[in-house]
Amino acid sequence: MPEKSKGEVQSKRSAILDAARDLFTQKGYEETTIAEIAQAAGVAVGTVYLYFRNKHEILTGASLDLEAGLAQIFLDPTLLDLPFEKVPEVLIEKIFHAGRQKKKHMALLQIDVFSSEDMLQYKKVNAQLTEAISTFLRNAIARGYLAPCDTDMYAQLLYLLGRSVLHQCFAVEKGEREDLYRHSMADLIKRLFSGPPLSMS
Amino acid sequence: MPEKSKGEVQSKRSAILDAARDLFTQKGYEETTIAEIAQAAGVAVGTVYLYFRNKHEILTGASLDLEAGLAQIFLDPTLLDLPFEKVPEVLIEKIFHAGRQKKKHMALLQIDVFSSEDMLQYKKVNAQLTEAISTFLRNAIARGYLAPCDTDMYAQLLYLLGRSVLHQCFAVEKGEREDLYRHSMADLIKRLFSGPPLSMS
Amino acid sequence: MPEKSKGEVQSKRSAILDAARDLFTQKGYEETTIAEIAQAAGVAVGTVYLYFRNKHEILTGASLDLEAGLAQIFLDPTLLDLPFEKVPEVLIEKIFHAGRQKKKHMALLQIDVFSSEDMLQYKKVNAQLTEAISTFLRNAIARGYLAPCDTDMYAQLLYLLGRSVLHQCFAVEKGEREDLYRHSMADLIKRLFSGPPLSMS
Amino acid sequence: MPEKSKGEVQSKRSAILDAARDLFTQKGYEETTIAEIAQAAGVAVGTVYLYFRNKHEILTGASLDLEAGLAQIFLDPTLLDLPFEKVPEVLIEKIFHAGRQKKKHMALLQIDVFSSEDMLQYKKVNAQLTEAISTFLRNAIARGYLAPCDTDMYAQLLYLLGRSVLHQCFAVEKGEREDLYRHSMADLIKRLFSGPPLSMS
DNA sequence: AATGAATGAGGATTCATTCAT
DNA sequence: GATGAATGAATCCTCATTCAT
Repeated sequence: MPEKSKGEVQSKRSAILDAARDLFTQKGYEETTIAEIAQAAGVAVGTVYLYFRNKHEILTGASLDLEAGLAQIFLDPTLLDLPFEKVPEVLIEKIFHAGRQKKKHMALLQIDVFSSEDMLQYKKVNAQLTEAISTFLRNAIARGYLAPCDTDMYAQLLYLLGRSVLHQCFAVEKGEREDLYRHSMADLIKRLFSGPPLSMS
Repeated sequence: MPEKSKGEVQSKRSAILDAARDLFTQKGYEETTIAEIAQAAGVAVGTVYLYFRNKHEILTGASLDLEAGLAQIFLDPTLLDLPFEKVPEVLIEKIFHAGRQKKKHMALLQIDVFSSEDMLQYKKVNAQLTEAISTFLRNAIARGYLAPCDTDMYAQLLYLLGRSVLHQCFAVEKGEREDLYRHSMADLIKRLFSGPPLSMS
Repeated sequence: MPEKSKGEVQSKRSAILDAARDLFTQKGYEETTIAEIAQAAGVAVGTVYLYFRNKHEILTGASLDLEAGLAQIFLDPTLLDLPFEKVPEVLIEKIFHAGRQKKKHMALLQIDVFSSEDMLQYKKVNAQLTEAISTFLRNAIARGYLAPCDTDMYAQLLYLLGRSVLHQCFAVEKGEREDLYRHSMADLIKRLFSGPPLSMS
Repeated sequence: MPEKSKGEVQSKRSAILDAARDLFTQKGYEETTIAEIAQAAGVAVGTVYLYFRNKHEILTGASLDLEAGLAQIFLDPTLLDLPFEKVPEVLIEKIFHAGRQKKKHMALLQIDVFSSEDMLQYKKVNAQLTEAISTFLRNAIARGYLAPCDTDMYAQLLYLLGRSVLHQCFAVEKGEREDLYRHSMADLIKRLFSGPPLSMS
């Protein structure tokens, strides 16, 4: 097997995560067995344990992977080239697009994070995302597009809202009312941006 | 025993739900056994199965129960006596108050709902809540406090945001930043209410 | 309820046995629950225990009841009016007729009898039947229709064969080859009757 | 471990069946637990489920295994060397000998077969046995030892009779009257063989 | 006699994890 | 690294039986 490059080895971890993502979102975490994941990924059961210490680590991996993917959207450098007032709409567009693509995986946005180890990873991804949003908000305030506010908290709220909406729109409602959700989100953001200055807490 | 009223029969179901709520939020769903729930509820294992078909049904029951409790806040008739512009703040106050009281149960706001039977019940509670919010929004529009919008979708977004924030604030962050969350929420709502009229989708 | 006569009370025991017979033969003994039997019989669970000490007693009751029913065939006095050589054929005819009627119950002919208490009852029914057959055989020998033999053992063999055939014919094969079985049985009996005298063991 | 041949893998399944046979016949099916079977077989509980899908499949396996063992008797090539008229006696002798050896297992001859999958296997064993008997009967007819008859049905009847008798003789009566049963069986067979020609159905 | 809610011991089954190959 | 047979602890759930009404 001369073609067995590093990339292929790497792909085993990915294959497991991909398989797990599908199964977790189809049948739920508890109802999915390692054996199923291994089979779907085309590896042996034991191999799974070469890449993950236990079952829950696979869930965390799959979930954070997904969220990190969404985080990338905010870090896309081409956003900077846009006229500032277009950005929210474009972001919303991109986020929903991603959700639509991975519709069936959106259920992973709603998982419990228990172990403190997971929590750390979760906070890292969360921080990355809220920081990106916060930066954008600060920028907006600086340019006068947005009345001053606690940008960190606003970023957090927007992040929670976005995640929740993606989950509801795609995981629960299967994308049937996507347009409504997208437009309402855009509308809501615009209102925020045009709201009056308020005293900060 | 003439005192054996309907309420007593009900109390067994409730006792189980109460016990389950505590255990699920303390130790997590998977780590909680039926035997523990039964013992904590003061009933026999078999009795649990007189009221719930399986373990997951207990989880759903506990979660919906909790959400239905929050829904009551919106149906409080004394809200009608308030000056209209005070209502959002009062609502937020009340909701966070409830969250604070039941801090340890807020983790139940974020559960997977898989079976279609659960889904039905879930939609019922959801509909009740969003309808209450939607009514309030329509009212606000009629009185000129809010620019016209798709009140049903806005209600849904606000509901999702509220649930998500309660979960994050109390279940994930243990209430440490409650004030920040509450103020930001109030701030955000105010901005929405003062936002400019926008064309609807 | 003035109509509640002794017969009706008696019918409760019968109703339970009837329901049990149906369920045992449909789903098997283990797979049938007391609750199902009670419901099918139209009585409460507790009532079952007024008539039977435990589940196994119901099985024994249902099974022996059935076998006792078959035993009645041999004790029918009208058999005595028949020309002797017709008797085997008529008996076989009657037995298969009974099997056909209660086709679905024939599975009960193949049950394990474990407790010594059951065993006693079982032996009683068995003795009753084999005695009837044995008497007939002795009669046949006396009249010269049958070569002398150990009538008790022959009776036992014929009883086992008959029970086994009924079970196979109706419970396993659903009566599809009933004619074949009936004819072969008759044929076989005839050969026995015309066989040569043999020395006894 | 180069000795780890296919036979060893096979032996695990066999060990389970052997253990199960003993336990089922000693304590009864219901009273035997998987844990007991596993321990007696020297394997872990989970291992049992690598070879059998559920408890009942073990019962079926044990039963069919036993019956297949008895079937071997009929396929013994040395039978062909005997003078034809000796064969029945020898067969009966061998069958009872086998029953005596495995006295305690004879209870397994009388089990319920419910699942259609079991039924298939059962029919296979059944067919094998009746075919062997049928062949012998055809042979007997060809040589003039037996009046023509429906050999397939006769084979079936003899098979049922034999199984039933073994069960009664060894499982129910603990072999106390073995001699009587054996002689009666031999006697009965002889009579069949000397019976007059009869018209077939 | 009749009920059926409550019991709780008991067991089948599952499945994450390991480890010899 | 890769495998997958073997493990056995752990738990959901069942259901025969009881008993207060």
